Amino acid sequence: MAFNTVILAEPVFYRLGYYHAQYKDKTGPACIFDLATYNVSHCKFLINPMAIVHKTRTQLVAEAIRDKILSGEIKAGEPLRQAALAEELNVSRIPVREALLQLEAEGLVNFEAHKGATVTSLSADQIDEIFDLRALLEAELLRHSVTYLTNRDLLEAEAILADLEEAISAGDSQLATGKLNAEFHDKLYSRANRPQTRELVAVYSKNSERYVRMHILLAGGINTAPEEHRKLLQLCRDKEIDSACEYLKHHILSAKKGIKALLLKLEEGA
Amino acid sequence: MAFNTVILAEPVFYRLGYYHAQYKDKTGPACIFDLATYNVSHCKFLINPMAIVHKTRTQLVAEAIRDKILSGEIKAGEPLRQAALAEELNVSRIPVREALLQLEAEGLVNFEAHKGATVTSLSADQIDEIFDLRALLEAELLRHSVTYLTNRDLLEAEAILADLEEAISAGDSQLATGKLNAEFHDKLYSRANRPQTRELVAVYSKNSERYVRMHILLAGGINTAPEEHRKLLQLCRDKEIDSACEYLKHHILSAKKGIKALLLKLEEGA
DNA sequence: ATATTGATTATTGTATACAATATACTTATA
DNA sequence: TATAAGTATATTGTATACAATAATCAATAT
Repeated sequence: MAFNTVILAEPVFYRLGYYHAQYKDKTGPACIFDLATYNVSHCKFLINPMAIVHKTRTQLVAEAIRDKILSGEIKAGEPLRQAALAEELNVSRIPVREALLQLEAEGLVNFEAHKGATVTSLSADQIDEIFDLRALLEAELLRHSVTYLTNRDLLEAEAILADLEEAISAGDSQLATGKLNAEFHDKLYSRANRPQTRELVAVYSKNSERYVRMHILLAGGINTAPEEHRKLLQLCRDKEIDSACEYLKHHILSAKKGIKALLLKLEEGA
Repeated sequence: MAFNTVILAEPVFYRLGYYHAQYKDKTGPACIFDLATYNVSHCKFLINPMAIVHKTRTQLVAEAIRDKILSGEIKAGEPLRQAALAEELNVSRIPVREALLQLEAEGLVNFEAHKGATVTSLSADQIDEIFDLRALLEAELLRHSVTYLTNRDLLEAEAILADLEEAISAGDSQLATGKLNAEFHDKLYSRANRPQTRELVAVYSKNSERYVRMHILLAGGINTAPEEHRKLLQLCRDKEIDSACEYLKHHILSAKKGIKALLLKLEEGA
């Protein structure tokens, strides 16, 4: 279970405890909660730095399946049987179906009526298009953000970069690097005040992460040179807006090349 | 019921008829089908220009609710009660929930756990961002499409434009114009070979259509001058790629201005 | 009065059961 | 043997029933 989840055996906070205990005798006592913002409207006193919200089964299932896909545990093209997933995750098929619908919206899954869901497998053409989109959108985000990036932002970005470089040299290239890479980029966009664009970019980058990872695995290492990130950061520091955006585009499109080439080779093989 | 739907009282095509009749005695005889591609794998003889596929309740419900939202029958901010919708559409809550999830993916609905779904209401800021995105994405689409637009494409675009102008002067500004406008734009992008980008643009333009319509209503008429479309078309004819893209951006952003101003005024009022 | 608690109700979330569809398999028929 | 038709099975789609949460209202205590 990702994030700060905690299992409450009995009421912890004031009103929440009441709600939780309301039918305690009828149901099992343990519920899974997630530390975040709890928002029962008339319980203002619960709003605090460590308030609580619980997740629906649907959300938990969506996370579980998403992890399976992104980690490669379920491979592209494989079918996702509702009954099997339901049993494995110990829920009914309803939340599984709803989770699959969400994942479809994220582009991770294809859902065809009466045929079921399969993990999307991106063709070389699709990867090509997605990376073009990312280049376009991310450059736009950066353009709106650079001016407002504070020193602190830049330092934080640098810190992430350091972590990233360490992760790469440490060789745990599988999961950590992808996350850190996304974090670094997002930090640079953080002052753009373009929430929907950011969300969109997040979806696309998450969706292409699978392929980046595959490429790392099969090509035997990270393809984007770490100095590219350094240079991008420097351009942002210098507030060289146009250069930074151009360089970012170049950075994204050069990452595309290797992955696309690999996919084309695999497509020929198949 | 939109599209080419047809109600089959009894089997029509060979195998389909069999499938349909399989449990005919148990169930009511009438089913709603949609003329499209019917894809039962081993029934090749059914594949033809007028093959058949039926829609799930979820899909029908999604269409119904989408219509209600886009037509303004349900206004922004209003809650969508699952039970009420289910009863009205004569289905159970399950397909309603699934339809709402789909609509959330389209950005038409907000779905909060335990609180239910509400029709999204876009702030002036959000409209601003969405139109910026559209300008960016549509210009990109046009750039990839212009070169490959055939004479026939351009003539078809012109025909749509004629319909659009007629619809405007006829005063049925409510529904038809929005659809024709989208069709015209999409025709210009049709040779871009960028399916995902096109899909994205379609979602955004559908989502902002409500506000365009509202603007038309409250401002008392179409704001974008028809000659803008004519000029854009001419630039495409002349294969003036850069000019066409720039002009398209300008066209979209100028449409934004009026709508955003209106929203800002409404926000102040509230 | 106000803040807290308990009870009630409306609404959403999910398990279960069954209906409908797609596919695989078997049989019939030319 | 190939093609079509019937049967069985796996899987998805949806209705119903119930569980859990949120919102409302009444009661209590400070």
